[in-house]
Amino acid sequence: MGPAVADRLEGRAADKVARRRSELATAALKTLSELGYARTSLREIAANSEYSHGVLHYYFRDKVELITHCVREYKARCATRYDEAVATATTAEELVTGFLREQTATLTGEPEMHRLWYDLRNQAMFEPAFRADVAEIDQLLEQMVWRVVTRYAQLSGAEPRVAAPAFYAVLDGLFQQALLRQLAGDPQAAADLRASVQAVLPQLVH
Amino acid sequence: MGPAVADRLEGRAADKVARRRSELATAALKTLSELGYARTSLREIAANSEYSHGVLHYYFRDKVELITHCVREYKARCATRYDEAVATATTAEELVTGFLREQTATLTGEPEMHRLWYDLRNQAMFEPAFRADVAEIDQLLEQMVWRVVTRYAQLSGAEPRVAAPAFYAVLDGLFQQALLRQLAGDPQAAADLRASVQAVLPQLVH
DNA sequence: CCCGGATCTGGACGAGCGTCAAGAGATTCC
DNA sequence: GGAATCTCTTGACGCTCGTCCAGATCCGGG
Repeated sequence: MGPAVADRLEGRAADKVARRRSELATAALKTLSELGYARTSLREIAANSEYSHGVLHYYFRDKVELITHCVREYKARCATRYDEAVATATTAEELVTGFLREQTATLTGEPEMHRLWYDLRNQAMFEPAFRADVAEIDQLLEQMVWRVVTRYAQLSGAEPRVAAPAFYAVLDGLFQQALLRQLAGDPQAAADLRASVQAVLPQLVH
Repeated sequence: MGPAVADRLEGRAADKVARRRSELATAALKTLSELGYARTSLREIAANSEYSHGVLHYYFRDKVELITHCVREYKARCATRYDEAVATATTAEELVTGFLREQTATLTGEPEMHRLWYDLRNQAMFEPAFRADVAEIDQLLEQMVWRVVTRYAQLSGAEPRVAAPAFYAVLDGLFQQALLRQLAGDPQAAADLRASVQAVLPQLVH
């Protein structure tokens, strides 16, 4: 049997345990992004890993803790997406180009991951257990957006006209609409996102 | 037994059937807004109505058709929310005030309905069966926003700087962030929404 | 080599799910 | 007032769910 799940994280082989947890969380993220929260079961997650369904309760107390851990894993992946574009751009136009390239690439390249994020963020509206982690990721994303915006303002010698939270909300709204269309099969989704961001951005920074 | 569900909609008492369907859909909307899509069962919906769970399959072919019908019911309720403000305002400021009053009222007054809408819209990212109806409602909401925006531009002698879909996406993004905070118990959510809309709007219409 | 803890399997459990159908009531029409 | 039809309840079905557990397997230290 061994110790309880919580204690297992503090033993000598804590890093090994952490690695297995991460491995299982990756399988869970894959499953969640394919099926959505409502249709994802622990057995399906296990089927997407190398182990059987019983092992999930060896590394996680219950389903909520597993999914919470997934959200934390997700966080680490996506909050630095535009940092390279910010670091290398030498003009405002170059920054916008780099930002849009990255944004449309992730829109068309990994739409399943994004719909999962929106799904989990929505679950937080119903399930208080998810709220803290979701809020934390939202803040990281907001900061990521804000780094782009402030650099853009700097390069174009202008000022952001709205605060960071509003700016994030605006760009997130545009992205979400584009994602909806992308997943519905609209081939113009990425191009329309490009166009709308390019239309909105100069209005909010000038 | 009687005829199949589809035929039942075409008989002489079609309107009576439609009324019962509507009644059940209302109970379903109540349940969905409380529990979210992932946790809502047909028995729970029936428990929120005056009937037993079996009757749901008398009026709806299956769960998907019931929820699709719910979405259509929802549509009728919310796509004219700001029309009175549009019709009565005689100045741009008055229009913005009326719009914001209505928006913050619905944010704090019926947040459960709104989180349900976002939940169902998200389900459409996973479940193709919902996409057509969701897209239709999204378009109605976009038109509703656009009526406000064009009237605002008219009253202030200005021009919208971005197209209707982008405008809707922007305001929807702001509203969604506010809703997230409202449901998390942030008492400032409504005030922050007001402020951010008032900051963004003049930037996109001038 | 073998022991003991760590790790993992696979089946069992009770509960709840969507769906269905037999029949009880209610209503309508002759 | 009885027959036919519409409406609704009840309980059952096969299934999947999260959780738990007894035991098989693995593996490092004596």
